[in-house]
Amino acid sequence: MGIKERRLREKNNRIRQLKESAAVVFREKGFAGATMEEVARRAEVSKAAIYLYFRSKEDLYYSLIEPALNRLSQKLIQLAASPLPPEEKVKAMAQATYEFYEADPDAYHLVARYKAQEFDRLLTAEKLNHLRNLMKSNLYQVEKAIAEGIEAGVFKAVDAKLTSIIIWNAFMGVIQFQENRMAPGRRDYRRSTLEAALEMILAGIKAPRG
Amino acid sequence: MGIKERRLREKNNRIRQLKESAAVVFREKGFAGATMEEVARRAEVSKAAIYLYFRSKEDLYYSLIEPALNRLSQKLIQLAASPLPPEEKVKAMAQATYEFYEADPDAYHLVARYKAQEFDRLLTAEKLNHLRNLMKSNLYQVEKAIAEGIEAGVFKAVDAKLTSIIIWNAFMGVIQFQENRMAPGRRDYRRSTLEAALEMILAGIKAPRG
Amino acid sequence: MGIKERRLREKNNRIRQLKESAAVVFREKGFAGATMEEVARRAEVSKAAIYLYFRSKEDLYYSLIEPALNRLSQKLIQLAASPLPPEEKVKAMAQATYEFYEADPDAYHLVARYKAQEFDRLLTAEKLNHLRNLMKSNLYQVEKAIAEGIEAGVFKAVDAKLTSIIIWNAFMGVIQFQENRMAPGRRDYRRSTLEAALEMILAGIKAPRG
Amino acid sequence: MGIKERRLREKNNRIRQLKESAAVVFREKGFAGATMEEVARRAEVSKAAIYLYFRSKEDLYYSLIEPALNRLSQKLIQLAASPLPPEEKVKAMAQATYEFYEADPDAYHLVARYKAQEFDRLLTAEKLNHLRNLMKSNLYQVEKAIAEGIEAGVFKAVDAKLTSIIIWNAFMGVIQFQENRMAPGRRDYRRSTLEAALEMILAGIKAPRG
DNA sequence: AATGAATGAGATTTCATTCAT
DNA sequence: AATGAATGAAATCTCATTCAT
Repeated sequence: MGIKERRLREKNNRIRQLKESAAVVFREKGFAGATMEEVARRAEVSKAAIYLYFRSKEDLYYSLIEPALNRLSQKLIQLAASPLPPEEKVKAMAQATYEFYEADPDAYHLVARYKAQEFDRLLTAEKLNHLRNLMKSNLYQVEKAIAEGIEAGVFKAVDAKLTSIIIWNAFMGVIQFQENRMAPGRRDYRRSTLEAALEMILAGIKAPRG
Repeated sequence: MGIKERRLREKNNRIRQLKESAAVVFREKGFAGATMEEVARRAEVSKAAIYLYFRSKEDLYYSLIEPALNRLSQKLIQLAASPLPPEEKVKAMAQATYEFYEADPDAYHLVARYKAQEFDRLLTAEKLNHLRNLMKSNLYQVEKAIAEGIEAGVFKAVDAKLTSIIIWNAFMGVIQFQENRMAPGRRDYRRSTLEAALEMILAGIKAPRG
Repeated sequence: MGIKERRLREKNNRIRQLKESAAVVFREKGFAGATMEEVARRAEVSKAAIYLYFRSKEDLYYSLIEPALNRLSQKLIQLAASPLPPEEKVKAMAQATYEFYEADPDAYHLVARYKAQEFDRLLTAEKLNHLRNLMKSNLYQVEKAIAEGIEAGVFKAVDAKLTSIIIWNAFMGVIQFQENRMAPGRRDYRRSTLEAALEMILAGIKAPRG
Repeated sequence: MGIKERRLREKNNRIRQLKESAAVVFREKGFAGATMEEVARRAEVSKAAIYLYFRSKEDLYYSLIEPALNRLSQKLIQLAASPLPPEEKVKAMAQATYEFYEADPDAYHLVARYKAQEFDRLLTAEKLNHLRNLMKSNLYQVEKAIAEGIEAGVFKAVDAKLTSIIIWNAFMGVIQFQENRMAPGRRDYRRSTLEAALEMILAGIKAPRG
């Protein structure tokens, strides 16, 4: 039985290897700019080998972005349903998103840069819709938490949807900025910077204490 | 003489037409995903005609993004040097950026989505550097305004650079979001939404009134 | 105006050139065995040039087979509608088919060897159906002529459809056989052999003279 | 010893299974259009397993067509040598061909559609020649029977070779036609249709009774 | 100045075949 | 013996760029 198991393990390793390589290349070059050649080279396999596991370039891309979006989505839905007070909830969501980023920066960037338009003709309508819905859900969980806070009187009567968008985008921006700044050996301020950013935004919407 | 002038006018029209088409295509498909074929079709000229005015695809792209970035950059530098009080200055910068967007949404998006990495091997180091510097400058003008505000005691002692990034990204996010929402005939809330967003962020960093 | 006309002429020449090359290659190697590379080499153009005029390998194939089938089809329909006596009509049809073959042997072979099955997944259902109908029509015209002969009492009460199939296949077989036989400098017996073949079959179905 | 025998039996089963699958695929897609992948899938073995028994795709093809052609060839030679009267002999040959078809329709179609040209560069000259000779032999046996009939005065002085070709092709056509017509549950008229076809052709060459 | 036409280089994808286990 | 996995070579197709007119 050991043989079968080892085979399976190796296969999964290979697939993971391919996905990791692909995530890097897609991230660096974008979908159209990425080449299967480069993915293969980076994964140290032949081009043909990619097609053992993925039906096409689009499929490969989708296989990266879908689970990533899904994972984050699940986590945010779970947090949205938790009994945390609104401000804590928003912070926890930011925390979860940061952890998602930390665990797999390439997946994070794929999600963050995902551009529906580019795939209109490549992915099936169903798959495209699925991705769109996942993305919407993510924003919506944050929106709900903010709406709760407004209802509870801890946030000012801001536009919850707008605020969720601002938070999401601030997040992306900060990470991108800090990454550009980073150099080997330099201290990593990403987490603390993000916390500061969130703090700042929340400060802007917190209701004045009665 | 009239003939020469007409010729020149027509030539300039042609170039403008090409740039506009290119801006749309680059925006919709990204650099790698855009094709000269589509640019030409949209401009209603032959592919070969593009090469009368631009040396290459990269050149075409650069000729779009550089002046756009430059224009915005000039405007922000000018505002930064103005004697406006800090909060007004930041608002004026946001206003200017919005007007830049309104005047040429495609140019704005090119600037907003510009990804240096993708051009590492395509643009000359010099050109690449130039773009980077323009982008940095933009952020830096906002940063300076915020720093002034902190110095003047009207803003809390936040990280000025971080705040400028958050503002820039919130801006991008709001525009993108509102564009997705927009449908023909529907009222356009972009300007007011942006003002609300900025208000919210500024609220978060304003020093409590003594 | 001469320039435009020359251009058009050259373009049509090029397309004809390509079609002729393609017809030969498809005939020699079959659809799957044919390569665009070989078609291009034979037409003395680049592979890419083929795609200026044809969207795909399937399209190229279709563009050969459809007009060929159509031409023959029209001719047979026209003959079927003519007031010739049945036996003469069948002979005229054979004559027309032979002339079609003589005018463009490659087209003839494409039509003769056309195998619907191979294209099930490549051509659109519509195109496939169109080809099928043309093929059916061809057989049907012969069938009608035979049915007329039976009605008129000059042919025995044979199965008209079956007879048309036999004639069609005998025709194909004789041509293929004679082609294999042919060598440079040797006399060409194709036409007379075909006439003999048809005579033989007609002899088998002619009603005994009362 | 039983084990060895079982092994051998299983091996032979496997080979037969492979050949049957290959025959179907080659028939449906032609040589170039067939893929080893599909052959393997249909035989429910791995692609690699095919290479345990056949050296190459060509070898697999040859191993199908050669024995099939040989079998039919033997049978026709045997009938040609039999003391049957000419007309009966021709009928018996048709009967034998039909039985060959019935026993293994895929093999029949391989033989019927076999196109030497496609294999010019794939098979060795020797193998190619062998196939050609078998095919020629088949036609020749029919030709001889017809020639006997002419000599004996029961057939008109037709071209014996031509007649054999017509018969062979009529045969192929009728089978193809009837197969297209057939639907599950529908009566199968192939045998009777073939008999009618042969009758018709023989009627055309029978000498008028003195 | 402008374009229709062409193409070289390279992209994605397929497939017969081999190899380690 | 059998197979899952891998790959080199080649196939189809694309596209930025050039050229003759």
